[in-house]
Amino acid sequence: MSAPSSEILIDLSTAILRSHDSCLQCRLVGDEGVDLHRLPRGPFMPHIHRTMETGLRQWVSEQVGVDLAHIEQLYTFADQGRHSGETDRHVVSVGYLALSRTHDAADGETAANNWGDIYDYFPWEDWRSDRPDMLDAIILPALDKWLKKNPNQIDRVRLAFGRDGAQWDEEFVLERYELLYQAALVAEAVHDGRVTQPATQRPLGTPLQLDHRRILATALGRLRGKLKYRPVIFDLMPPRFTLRALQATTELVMGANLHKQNFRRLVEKSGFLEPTGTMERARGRPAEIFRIRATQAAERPLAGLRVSSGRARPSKFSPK
Amino acid sequence: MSAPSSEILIDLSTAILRSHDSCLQCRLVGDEGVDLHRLPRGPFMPHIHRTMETGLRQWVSEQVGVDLAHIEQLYTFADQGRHSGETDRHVVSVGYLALSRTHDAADGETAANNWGDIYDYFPWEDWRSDRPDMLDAIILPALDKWLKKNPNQIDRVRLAFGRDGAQWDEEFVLERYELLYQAALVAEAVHDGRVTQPATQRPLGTPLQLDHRRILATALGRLRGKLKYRPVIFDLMPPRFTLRALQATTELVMGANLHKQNFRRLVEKSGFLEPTGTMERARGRPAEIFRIRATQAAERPLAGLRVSSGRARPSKFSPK
DNA sequence: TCAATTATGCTCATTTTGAGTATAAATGGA
DNA sequence: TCCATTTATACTCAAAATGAGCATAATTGA
Repeated sequence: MSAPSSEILIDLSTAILRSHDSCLQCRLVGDEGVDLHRLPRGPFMPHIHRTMETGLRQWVSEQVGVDLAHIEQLYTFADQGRHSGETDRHVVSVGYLALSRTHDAADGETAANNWGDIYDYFPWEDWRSDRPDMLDAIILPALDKWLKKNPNQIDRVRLAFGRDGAQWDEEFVLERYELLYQAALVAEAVHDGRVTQPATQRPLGTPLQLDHRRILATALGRLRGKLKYRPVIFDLMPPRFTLRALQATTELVMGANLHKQNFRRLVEKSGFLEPTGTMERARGRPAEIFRIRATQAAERPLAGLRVSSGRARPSKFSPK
Repeated sequence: MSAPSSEILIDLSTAILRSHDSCLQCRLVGDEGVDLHRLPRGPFMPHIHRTMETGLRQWVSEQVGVDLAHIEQLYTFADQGRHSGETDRHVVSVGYLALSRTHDAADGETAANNWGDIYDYFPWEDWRSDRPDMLDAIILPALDKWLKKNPNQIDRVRLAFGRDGAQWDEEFVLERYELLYQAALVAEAVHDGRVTQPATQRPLGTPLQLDHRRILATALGRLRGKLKYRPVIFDLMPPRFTLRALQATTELVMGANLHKQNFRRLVEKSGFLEPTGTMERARGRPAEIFRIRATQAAERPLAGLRVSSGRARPSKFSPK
């Protein structure tokens, strides 16, 4: 490796999400001979790419060939130390969120080069079947230990992890990941040379290359927030779908269960959908199939679905 | 000027806002011999600046010496053409929003190097004393003319400017500015060489250097949105203030009038404030002076003020 | 002392939300 | 065929939030 140069390299990385097989999936790339997966990425080349989005589209198209229904810039990260030994140039990382409706396998897909369940990377974020055990069993005790050496961080932990009367806010995905990183509870902290040993026997979640899990955390947090005020959820849906499917996708993103009847009411009132007249036949009573209403109505309110969480387990355990 | 290089220069620009003299002000810098004002800015120098925020703080401190209560990254712009002839390097512009409680003049302040009223730059965004006349008198007719040549843009205009049943959304500041830019209704379109003549006799609002008005538009839009779900408004307030002052600042940011009694109810319920016991004596009945409650409560809900607009003119014109 | 002004307290109808109960329409064995 | 099971859909109801306004309180200045 040569001496550090003062040149700046802008790296474009994209978290592409889709809803598939009852999972919120992210498109990952497996490089030969490299353990960790990564997001589709590539340098921004201003002579070739008119805008960064142009560049990103090119890299996505070359590396994973996925159709994107929605693209949105997330954040530009420029702190040192998260691109350990990658290049001699200073890397500034611009992260993007993209949503896809793709369901068929694209050209490049192999066992190692494929979609991954986002909650493998953030298992503590999935509250659909209740508050994850690992929070009380592993994470909070480990953070408490870390807080002994960093007592000034207590408020950050309280806020991010909803302790002492604070509410768990599902949007704080990045804040939680960053705390776990600083407390050396995720493997990236070791890769980046912050510490030599992880703070627990077993680092939390599946790591990714470079700062890609941080970008993924930003993506999930942003998507969870955006759902509430813009109709982006539809960019994860196929052309026609049942309300059940829409709710399932919303729950995947939010990492929480929703109250079925109220969700239906919400969606119906929003006017985003129109019935197709056809029915889906599956287990129980057939469900009506809907489609997204034409632009006019679909964009008018530009509101999202103010999802409010329901109970994890509906009727089964309710008192008679 | 030398031949274009492939090197990338990252420019950090900061829109610093404060509430002062019944105006929402932005700190601007006047360069000698240059007509247009600009935001405090400077290049990101990775060898010197550990993070971009470090760099930005340095430039702000050197150029305007303002204390910042809140900093937040807005967006990274990399499209060509908005940094006309500035340098031979490709400029990527990272915009930041900062809020300040400063009220005293800092060292560098002169007549030309000072704070400016944000609504001088976006007069169409200030609806406090009613819907701005210029919208129907100038902007919409001019956009209609532009739409004749660009009919596919009609939905963007409808959404951004709230036409045909669409609601005016105060958050769409950037979307509106970008439309005006593309339609050559603002002076920057001429500077950047998109057109040789503005599309109206008199370009709209006061222009700024480079893409700084775009960054300012992003800042205002982001702030307006954020107010609704995070308690950032307090970063524009002095240590103690009346509810009236808090409402006035909120109205400045939102560019709309609020219902006084309901605003009071909202703020009281939020629990962010506590009374100091002291009173402010001015024209009418003295107002209680509040302060922001200590972190514990102030950050607990982490909710903002769900401001809802009131009528522009309260009781005067109401029926007896 | 009174008009004007501003702050604060309360009411009230409407909407929205959260949490159910009830019913409908399928499937797949017994 | 009948029925338990499953899922969808319809409706109810209380609580909370919202939007709009009336009423009253405490000042200042003429």
